[in-house]
Amino acid sequence: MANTQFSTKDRILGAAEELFAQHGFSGTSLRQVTTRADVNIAAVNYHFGSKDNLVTEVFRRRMDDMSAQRLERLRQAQEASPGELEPILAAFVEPALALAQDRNGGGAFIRVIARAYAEKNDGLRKFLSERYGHVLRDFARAMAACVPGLSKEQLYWRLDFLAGALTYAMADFGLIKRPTGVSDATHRTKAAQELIRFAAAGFKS
Amino acid sequence: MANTQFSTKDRILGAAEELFAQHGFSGTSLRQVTTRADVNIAAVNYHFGSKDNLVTEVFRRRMDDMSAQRLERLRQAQEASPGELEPILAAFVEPALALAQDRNGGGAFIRVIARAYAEKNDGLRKFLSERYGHVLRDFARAMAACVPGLSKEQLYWRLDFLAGALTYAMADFGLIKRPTGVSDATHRTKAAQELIRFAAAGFKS
DNA sequence: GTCTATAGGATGATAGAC
DNA sequence: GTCTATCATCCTATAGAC
Repeated sequence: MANTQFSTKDRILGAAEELFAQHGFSGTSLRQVTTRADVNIAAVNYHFGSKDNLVTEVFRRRMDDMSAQRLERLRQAQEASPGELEPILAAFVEPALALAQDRNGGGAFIRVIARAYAEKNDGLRKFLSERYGHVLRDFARAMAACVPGLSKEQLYWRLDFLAGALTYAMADFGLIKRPTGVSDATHRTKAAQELIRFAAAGFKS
Repeated sequence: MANTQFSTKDRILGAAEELFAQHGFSGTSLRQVTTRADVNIAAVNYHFGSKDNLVTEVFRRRMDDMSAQRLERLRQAQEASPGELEPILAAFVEPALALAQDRNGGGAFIRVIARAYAEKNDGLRKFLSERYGHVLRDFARAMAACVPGLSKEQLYWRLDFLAGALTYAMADFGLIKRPTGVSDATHRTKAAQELIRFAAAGFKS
């Protein structure tokens, strides 16, 4: 093993993640991936079997971690301040923010998530909902306890609004131009704070 | 001209829209487009010059109309009920809803919009912001008058949250499953109402 | 595990006949 | 305006040497 810090497999995953975020799944070729990862073109098929498998692996690596963080933060929030909505929203928003801030390619990953939502008919979407649906259901339950009187349908809509706004903001798609002199990290942190406040008011309405 | 109801150009645009929504821009080949439109492969380059031009044309066809509707509804809202926030939000949300409901393929276009922000196609993004940025600025101005005390930055963030939630909800990405027995139209109309309420509270916070 | 080489096919775009 | 035919390029995936 020439590089002990990052294995060939990890380098491929990192390069793929960045390129997927930038050019999409089908917009990224395995040649681009292997060139950036500085590995041989054949290594992808050796380690992952196919391009599709590489796509789901890129996903799993980040989402498993983010979902675990969200659930842990949710648990903490319910323990420390039961009945309060804002900490629950923060438990949902901030792990996504942290991922977006991550120097090690995580920032790109938020856009990969956005892309996955759009991938309506693909197996990727099914994979996501099967593997991570329980996280959203846990959040829905916790929020219901804070905002009694909402129908289940209303609750789910609002969670969807939150997820949509979060994805959009973290993917940096909007009109908001980062003011010059403000770091990317500061800018996104601000966005997260604003979103928590915005959503808290929305949920309580 | 064999088909007088839909020109070759329109058939290409319609087929491209559906396929872009389903597979993304780079995931869709011109061959797929021309096969579905039942026109010759060379017709795309004849009518549009390039694939990139086709992409922007797909946008222009729907967005010009939706933006005009938004601005007209905004004007009406400001005239009929000055200082009220909800009618302004409705002026923003409901034209998107109408498009999503449109029998003539408009529904797919909402998903194309979602694709656009996932794909981070810089050329497309520039085109959109240059051509439709003024619409959002007009809305920001109108909202500022309803919710004094917000910084420009806060206002823009909130508009972004609204746009993100709207796209996500109209594209039907969320966990919300349409209850059986409820029509697609009713379901989305409900979503729009809920979003207006949610966002109104958020903006006023 | 990593490489070279290549098979086998799809892609965007164009030239030129009608 | 519409067609066929084709170019040059790129793609994923694999076979086989080291």
